[in-house]
Amino acid sequence: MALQLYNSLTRRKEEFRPLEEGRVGIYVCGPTVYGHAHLGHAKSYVSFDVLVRYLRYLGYRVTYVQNITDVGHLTDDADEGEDKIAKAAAKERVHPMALAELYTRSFFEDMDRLCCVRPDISPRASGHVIEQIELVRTLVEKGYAYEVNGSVYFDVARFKAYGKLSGRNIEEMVAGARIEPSPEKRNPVDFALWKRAEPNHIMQWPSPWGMGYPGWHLECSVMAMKYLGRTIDIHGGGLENQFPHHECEIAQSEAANDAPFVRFWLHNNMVTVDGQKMGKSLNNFITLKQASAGKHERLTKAYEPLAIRQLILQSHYRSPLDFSDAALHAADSGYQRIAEAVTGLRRQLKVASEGPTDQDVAGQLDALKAKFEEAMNDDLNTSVALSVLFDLVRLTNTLAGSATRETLGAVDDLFTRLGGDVLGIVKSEYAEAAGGNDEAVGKLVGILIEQRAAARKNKDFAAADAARKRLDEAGIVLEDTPQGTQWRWK
RNA sequence: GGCGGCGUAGCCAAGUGGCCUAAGGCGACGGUUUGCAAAACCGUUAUUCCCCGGUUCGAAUCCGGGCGCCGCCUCCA
Repeated sequence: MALQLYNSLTRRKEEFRPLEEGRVGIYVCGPTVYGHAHLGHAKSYVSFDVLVRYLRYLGYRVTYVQNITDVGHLTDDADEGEDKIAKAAAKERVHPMALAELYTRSFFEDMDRLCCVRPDISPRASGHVIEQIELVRTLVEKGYAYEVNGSVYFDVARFKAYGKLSGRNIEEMVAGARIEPSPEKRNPVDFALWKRAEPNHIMQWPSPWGMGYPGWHLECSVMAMKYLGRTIDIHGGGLENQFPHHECEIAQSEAANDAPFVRFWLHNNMVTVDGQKMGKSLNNFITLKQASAGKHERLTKAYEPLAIRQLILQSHYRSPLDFSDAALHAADSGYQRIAEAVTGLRRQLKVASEGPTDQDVAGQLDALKAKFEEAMNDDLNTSVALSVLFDLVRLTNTLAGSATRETLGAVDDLFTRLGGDVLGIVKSEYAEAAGGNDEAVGKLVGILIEQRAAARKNKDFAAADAARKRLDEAGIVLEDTPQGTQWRWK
């Protein structure tokens, strides 16, 4: 079975075929950089990271574009609100671009830790103002937009397909509107393409309509078409952006180009924390930096970024995901189980003797690979794909000590391809004695292990157990294995 | 008020008409192993999928009603 993806536009799973044979262009709505990335960002970007990785695994040449919003995203209704970045910058008394730069770096750092592959292109909205003005000009010329007092609005009534993605119609929206219609708009559902800037507004550019700045929806249309063409294969983003953001993108792009904007719309579901929507006012807003430092009152410990990735991959990208300390803890244990199996496998691989690959194992590996691909082909069922990794863990842990280098190598290869290349949960290298790559500590623990070994040899188990207990109190766990005593941080 | 989604074991979660007397992970319990542990392995842990009706030879899966939870409709990944 070929790859099937759920297309929000048609509301069903469809076989994915790119416009151009062998190549895929994918655009994912990136962050507005006015704060550190949080668990919601993690779910969205890990989900699309796996999509990109899997497409590459399937042999596609993928161009992955993910924007950085550093201007134009308003805090409020698309007409009256302040620019989020300008607001945060004023509060911290720094230049808006300095603030954007700070959080852009923070974002990349957090995504790297989650093992998300970097996008091929990370375009900034502020670097594409010229193109945005061009698009607005085109829309005005074609009669889809109108200017009022230096601001330009999209005339939604002119675009008949408006609402096709989110399943809404204009009349209902007008009737149910909770916001005060702007006096400048012809229609309450019209949205801003270009906003007039007051003189004290820092981020502003000259345009045919005077000094101003671009509306938020515009940047994605412009950058997607600039780097991927007028019709792109896949556009991804969070479900909450389906309306109005993506609906507006479609309207602008298709009105300007007279061509379909996106073939496959993919939306990931939302994150809750302890069953509630994550929000700053609810005190359940958790950033990735807080999670990996364990510094949040909802968390009992520091969690490795990959434990967060594991939790995300355990559920489906279109299902909501509830973060809780218990859920993270469980995911962390599962993640460690995989890591330990791979570490042990590689340790064994170094000393194994050569010989033919065990055909029974090879057969099992083929079956697991097929099961994995079948799951991923079904709209990226990472939950089942991850279960294949656990099957592989069990297989690894039951391999006889006599397994050949070739057999072990074949298992390691599958771990690397499925767990590493596609899911991004298996590392290419693990620090020796997990987390203990501090040489001095390693040597000291080594000395204590030797002394304990001597005690054990003399059947002085009281001394041996005391040594183990004291190390345990210091946060170091000793494990006696057939390959000798191993240690790791608790 | 309008639109949409969800409700599966102690917890997380896949499955969406027969392969389900329901994956996988965490946890718990029993066993093997170990000087004792740890880890690992083996086994047990939902005859049942929120409730009530209906359709069907057959439903966790489809339909109707109810209850509960969540999201979008204003910025949010």
